[in-house]
Amino acid sequence: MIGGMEIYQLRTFVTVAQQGHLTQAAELLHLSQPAVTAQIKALEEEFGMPLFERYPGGVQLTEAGKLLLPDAENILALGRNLLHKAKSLQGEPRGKVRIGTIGVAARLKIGPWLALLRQRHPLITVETTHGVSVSVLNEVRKKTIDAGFYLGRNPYQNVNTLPLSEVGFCVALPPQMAVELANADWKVLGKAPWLGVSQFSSLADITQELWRSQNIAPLKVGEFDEEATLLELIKAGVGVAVLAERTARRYAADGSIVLWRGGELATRAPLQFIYSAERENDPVIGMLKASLRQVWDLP
Amino acid sequence: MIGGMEIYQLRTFVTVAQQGHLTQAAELLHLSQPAVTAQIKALEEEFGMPLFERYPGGVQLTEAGKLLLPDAENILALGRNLLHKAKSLQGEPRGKVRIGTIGVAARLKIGPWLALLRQRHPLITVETTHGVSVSVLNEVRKKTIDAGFYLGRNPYQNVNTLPLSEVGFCVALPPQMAVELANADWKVLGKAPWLGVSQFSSLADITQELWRSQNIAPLKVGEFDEEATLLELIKAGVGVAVLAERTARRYAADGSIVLWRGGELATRAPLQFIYSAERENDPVIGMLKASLRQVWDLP
DNA sequence: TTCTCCGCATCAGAATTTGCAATTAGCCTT
DNA sequence: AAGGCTAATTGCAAATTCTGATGCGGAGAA
Repeated sequence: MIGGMEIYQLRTFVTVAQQGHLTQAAELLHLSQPAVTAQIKALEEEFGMPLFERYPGGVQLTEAGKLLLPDAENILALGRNLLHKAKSLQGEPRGKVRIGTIGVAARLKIGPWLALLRQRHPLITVETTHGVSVSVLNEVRKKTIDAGFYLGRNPYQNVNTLPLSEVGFCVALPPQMAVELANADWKVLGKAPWLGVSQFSSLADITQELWRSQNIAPLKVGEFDEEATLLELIKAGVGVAVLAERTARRYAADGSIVLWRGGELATRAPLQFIYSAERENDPVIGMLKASLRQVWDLP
Repeated sequence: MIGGMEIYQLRTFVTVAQQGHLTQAAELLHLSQPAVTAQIKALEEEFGMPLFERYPGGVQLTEAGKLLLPDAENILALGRNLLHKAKSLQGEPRGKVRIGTIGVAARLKIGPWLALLRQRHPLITVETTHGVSVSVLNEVRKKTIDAGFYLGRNPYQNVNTLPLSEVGFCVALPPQMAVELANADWKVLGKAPWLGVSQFSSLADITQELWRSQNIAPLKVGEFDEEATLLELIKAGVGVAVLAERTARRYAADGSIVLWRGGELATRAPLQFIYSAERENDPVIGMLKASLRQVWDLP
């Protein structure tokens, strides 16, 4: 006997209100007229007041009915909205995606990317693991992550890539060495003390390849894995090192370090998005790539 | 099989979401656990996607569930709101009230009054009939209207009154007669030509009584029932007449008419709210009086 | 007036839905 | 391996909702 107000009753209420006839409302709702009568009656009992005045020839809203009708309509609208939202979510890809990140998050445009991803694919959840290029590569190969970022060239055959941008690298000198090295050639530069880079840092491969290509094998002063640490050691005059162009120029501006040949690029490396080659046609990977292309303004 | 989404299902959805357990939700809802399972299942089928992930030890919202939950909560909130509004309307007096109005609507403060009435008693509908004091009195006595406004004193024994304000009346003179009559006494004034007032106008009784009390019986020039007509005739120099103070002063300001003795009140009459004495204790009448008192700033 | 039509209310029975108790199944902890 | 926790399933009982038939009352037409 004690049954709460339900949506189907509100729908009947609204339909009767706009038709002015129980019979016509019943037809519209694919119901029998007694069913409509009963639903209206139930609502009137629930509300403790009549919603319609019965006239021969139809019904008409009471003042109370007029006041309550808009609320009922709102509920119905919200209900339709909810169902519509559910329907639009039906086709959406869903699942958890693990992404390996490296270096400075801002350089990966990871904020805008995830925002766009969330907006376009609300059912996808992203989990990030921070590391360095090598570890990201390994995890992509082992499939413990779905994709990631990589700084360097041609990582591996069974890993596909989407190049995002080129990062330039400069050689940074301590102010004390500026006079003798600022415009030196590679041969001279090779004789100076260099700050070694841990193999776990993105810079390791870059530096290694640079040395090999210039055919030098400098003296290594320790091994470090943080760009910030390198920076401090350069400032302190311990040795020279390779830095990302953006970082280098920022600190060169106030004179705390000096750039070799005024900041001429020593080498470049592509920043790439990498994923297992087997998943080239995976819709989730396609989704990730599409939104990355948009964020990075790629074709 | 094809059953629409219903409020009780949404309530279960929300409860399960905030409890994290079907069992606990069932307890809160005074339902059995299978019932909750079935309702969630029905919703998931309706939405075409799972709302919860089942874990040993409880359930957790899926991403889709998280997105749809706020909408469900909104619907429930609106539903509660609707029921609450209905409950607050339950005790409200309802019905149609017929009110007789007279003269200028603004002078009765009818706008503010009906606005207040509508705000405080939303189920009351008001119907107004415009007329003159005498007809309003008759209709109140015949009970074809529930109450009305009356300009004058002590209308009738079986009619109760609520005095609202005093309206003052001036004698208005044509500019041509100003020199000889502006400060004349009643005796001289009684010799001037007066504009007669139709017995259906509020001014009729007022004028009649004024003449009687001053013991004069002037020459009547026609009989008119609109204040606006009187005004034109005064301007045209046809005769003198009694006008409501506010009207008189407004037109005296630009010199188109002149006020006897600078606007000294010739007489006053109460503006009253009248209703059948038998309904003194009728709650509807009490309601009307209460809101009138508030609008007119009466005790 | 009398008749007919139209629309709502009522009722009994049928169909559907909802709910419950008992049980099963899966996972975790001990 | 056993016990405890939670959700899913199943069969059956209860409640509800729906329908078709019927009754009632007012409005309009003959």
